[in-house]
Amino acid sequence: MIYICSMDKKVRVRFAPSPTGGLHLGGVRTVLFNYLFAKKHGGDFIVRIEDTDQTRFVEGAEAYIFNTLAWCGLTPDESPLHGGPYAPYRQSERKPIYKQYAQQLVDAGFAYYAFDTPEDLEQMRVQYKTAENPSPQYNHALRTKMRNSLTLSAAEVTELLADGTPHVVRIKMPLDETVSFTDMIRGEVSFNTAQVDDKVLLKADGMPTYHLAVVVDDYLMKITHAFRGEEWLPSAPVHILLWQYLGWSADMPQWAHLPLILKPDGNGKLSKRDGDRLGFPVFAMDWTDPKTGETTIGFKERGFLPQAFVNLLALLGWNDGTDNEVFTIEELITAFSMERVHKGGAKFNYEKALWYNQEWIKRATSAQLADQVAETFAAAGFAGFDSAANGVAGSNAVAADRVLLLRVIDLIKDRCTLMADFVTQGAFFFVSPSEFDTASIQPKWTEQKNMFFIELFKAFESSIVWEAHDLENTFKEISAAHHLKPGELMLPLRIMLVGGKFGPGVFEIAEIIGKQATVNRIQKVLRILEHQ
RNA sequence: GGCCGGUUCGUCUAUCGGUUAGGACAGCCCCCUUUCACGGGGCAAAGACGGGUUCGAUUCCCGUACCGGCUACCA
Repeated sequence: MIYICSMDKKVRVRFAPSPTGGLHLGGVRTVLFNYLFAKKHGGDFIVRIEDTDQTRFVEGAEAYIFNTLAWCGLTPDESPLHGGPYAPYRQSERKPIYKQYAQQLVDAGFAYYAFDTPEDLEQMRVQYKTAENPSPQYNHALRTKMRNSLTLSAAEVTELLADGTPHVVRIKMPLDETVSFTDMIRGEVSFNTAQVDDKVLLKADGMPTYHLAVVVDDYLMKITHAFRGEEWLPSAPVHILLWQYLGWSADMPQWAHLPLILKPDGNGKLSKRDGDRLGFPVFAMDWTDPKTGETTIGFKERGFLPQAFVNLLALLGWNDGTDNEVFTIEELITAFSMERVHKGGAKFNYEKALWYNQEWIKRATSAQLADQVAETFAAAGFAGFDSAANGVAGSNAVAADRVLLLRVIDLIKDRCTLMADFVTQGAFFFVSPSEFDTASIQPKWTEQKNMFFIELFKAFESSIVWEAHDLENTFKEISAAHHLKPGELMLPLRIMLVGGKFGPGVFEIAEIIGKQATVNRIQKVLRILEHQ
């Protein structure tokens, strides 16, 4: 399939979100596919804010979108934030532009003024509603029954306009034409114009609807490829016609309608509510609704690495035809192709998402993970991690902390799926466990074992070298002397040091936490056992 | 209801007419591991249905069923 129209045309794609709330999985994936396509073809990725609906505008949503893109590493080439030659990139700031084109369409007879009030429309829907037609359309049939410049006399229209009567501009859909286009993912798709209604192009407040704005801005911003969610497919004929009516057919972008991301259970589009209900994030980052103050968890805060997040999104509805599932962003850019995007929607599977994150943690080096792990510890209330996080230069203490942190990360990262797991898996390296799983020791605890551990901590206390394998030898010698099998003693020792039945090798742990902490923890648990 | 789109293991998917229909996640089993993981090995699991076209259909065409999207002065 050929999708570069003219050879010298630079690829330009756009992501055009409405600032109405948090950015969810589907939105970020649309960004990603746009970005991958643009970068693969050496093109530009533009972010345009579609804030034409003032009633749905939410404070902070735009900033949130840019924060999300930054976290994902999907940097726009042009946007209201990054600037660019086609500014402004916020539709609310482009208001006069749309009016001009709406006027052009009316003048050419492709659109008309409609003076119907919301009440009129409501009445129309009730009046013409039947069993066969539960949702009557403002279309070629019904427009003759409404108050618009098609039914009113020219004089009336002029007067209404002169009086400043609230009105909208609607597209005049042709009676019976076939509109077809080639979708990069779906191939040829066609519609009969009789089936689509006379969409509002310009609202009474002078703002364009999506339909007009997307066409005008895509043209003005020289967009070559327009990718969006499948939910837009039904209105594609309106957009195609608008490109024609405005005389821009030759510049119309190639379209691709992306498959939807579906609920894991049941059916339907994945929504924020599904995340709340099933206990996983749907938004990329935490989103706090400014009105309710309610915060919805994001993938970032849940402990996902941005690389993993991008990776799992890319593989939701696309693959390169091989068995490879783990890709860096660079690898995605080279491997990506719109033709390999699926037609059908994909049910989101959180288990698989977790696997991607685990995979990325495993593959990352401790140095790559260090800052984020330190942040995670700091966020969990552990003291002394802020400086490690920032890697403040100079101080030897900080350098030592960092070496320790890297060692700990190496030891535990294979056991971590989410960033928070570093805390549950590694906290005991930095602080004594607050709880000890003595219930797992108790049943088989004997005075003989008690004696063993008393001797063990004394031996540890007086040892000169503090190194894992020496500690293990000491441990084995004493257990032999007490006629105890090391196997029976390993678990108690582990619980004494880490608090539970998990973690890396006990002697490595002992080496890292040091003599004092090791001895203290053994004594502490011995005392607990004594009182039980 | 209408229009449009979709349909391979439970889930994400590979297959460009000829395969014992492959991989991954999840599940189960075994090995490794004096813990928990990682890792290694294995088991189980799929072409919605009915017609065509063809020597041969998961693959191409038609119909049916089912699922989804849209059907706002929201995007």
